[in-house]
Amino acid sequence: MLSTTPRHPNINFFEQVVQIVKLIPYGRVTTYGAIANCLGSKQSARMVGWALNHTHKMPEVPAHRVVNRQGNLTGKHHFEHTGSMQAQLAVEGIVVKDDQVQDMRKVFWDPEKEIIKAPTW
DNA sequence: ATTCTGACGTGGG
DNA sequence: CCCCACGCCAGAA
Repeated sequence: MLSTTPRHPNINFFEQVVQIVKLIPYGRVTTYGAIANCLGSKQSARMVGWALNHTHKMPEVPAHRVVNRQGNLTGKHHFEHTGSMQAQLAVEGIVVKDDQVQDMRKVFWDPEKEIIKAPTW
């Protein structure tokens, strides 16, 4: 098989990212890497960002609760108004200083630990 | 077809 | 602390 093999589109990946993000509790945040890791593609954190970029028209997807490993609001420029990401987090009681979530240790929600994976059958 | 750029993360110097 | 290379892979140029 050559590299041009038409692998089936990763609609699945996208859907799974959406699923997880929708599960992030109010007032908590998670990271791109944590989500990727939860999906079994630990090194595909960038793809998580790619997926989130396609959720702009999905109000049910709290994309503002996804930050990078350091708690940095790296995706803020992709929201309607600059600062809106921080604003939404603030509403939930998450403190952001210098585009960085404070107390990551406390507000971090790890999908791997919280999600009970369904049996494979 | 090839190159480059990301809403990333890890590892090495 | 800073800088860089790599792996990941979709899209744009």
